[in-house]
Amino acid sequence: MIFSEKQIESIAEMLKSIAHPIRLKILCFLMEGEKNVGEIESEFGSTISNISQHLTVLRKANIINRRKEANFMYYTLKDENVSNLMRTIKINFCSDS
Amino acid sequence: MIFSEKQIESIAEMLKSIAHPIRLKILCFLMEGEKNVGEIESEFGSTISNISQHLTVLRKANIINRRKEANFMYYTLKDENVSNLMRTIKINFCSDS
DNA sequence: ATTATATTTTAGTATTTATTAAAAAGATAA
DNA sequence: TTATCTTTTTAATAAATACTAAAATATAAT
Repeated sequence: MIFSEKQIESIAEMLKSIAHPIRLKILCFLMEGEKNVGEIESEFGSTISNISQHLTVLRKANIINRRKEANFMYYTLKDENVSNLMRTIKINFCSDS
Repeated sequence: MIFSEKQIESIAEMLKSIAHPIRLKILCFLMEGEKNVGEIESEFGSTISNISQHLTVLRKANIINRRKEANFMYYTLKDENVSNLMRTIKINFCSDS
């Protein structure tokens, strides 16, 4: 085993945060670039409260960043590692590119 | 959005199956090649019953295959897509390669 | 100030998932 | 056929997660 117990726990935590239909859709959407909560909400149903809660989960798992501008919150994928992971998922598990 | 709802659901399901410390460790171990339940059990604690249940989760999520030989069950990663995903996780989220 | 807009937080309930222990099933060996 | 070994299944309880609706916060506009 190459990984430490701590590392395993944190990677599992991160994957768990991605492994939800709504959060996965949010992340796919964020691959396009920065979006605010309203934009995310209108892209696919659910309530804005629910979206916000899912964004919190992603943020606590270190998957996304947020930036405040006026009373809007703009979200982005955290870093290249996250982008790489999302791209790999897309390439390997989505029939159409 | 490029993905269909069904595709999203199934990818989320698959990621959820990976997103657990014990299952993640099992998958890392299987990157080395085929292993039976006893080998997996002795590699890291937990009971054999618990391991078996986690293996069932992974198998139902189409992440691993199994093969019977005498009264041993041998498990492997399902395909290249799964290997690619595991490799990406390893490269991007494990400090030491 | 008051109202409106955008987002987050809290609280409650329902659902899902994990863990443990015991029982069962299947294959081999004595 | 009885015993043994490997693995799976079942059942019960505990713990984590998800969803809804309501309340709260913060900024902007009137």
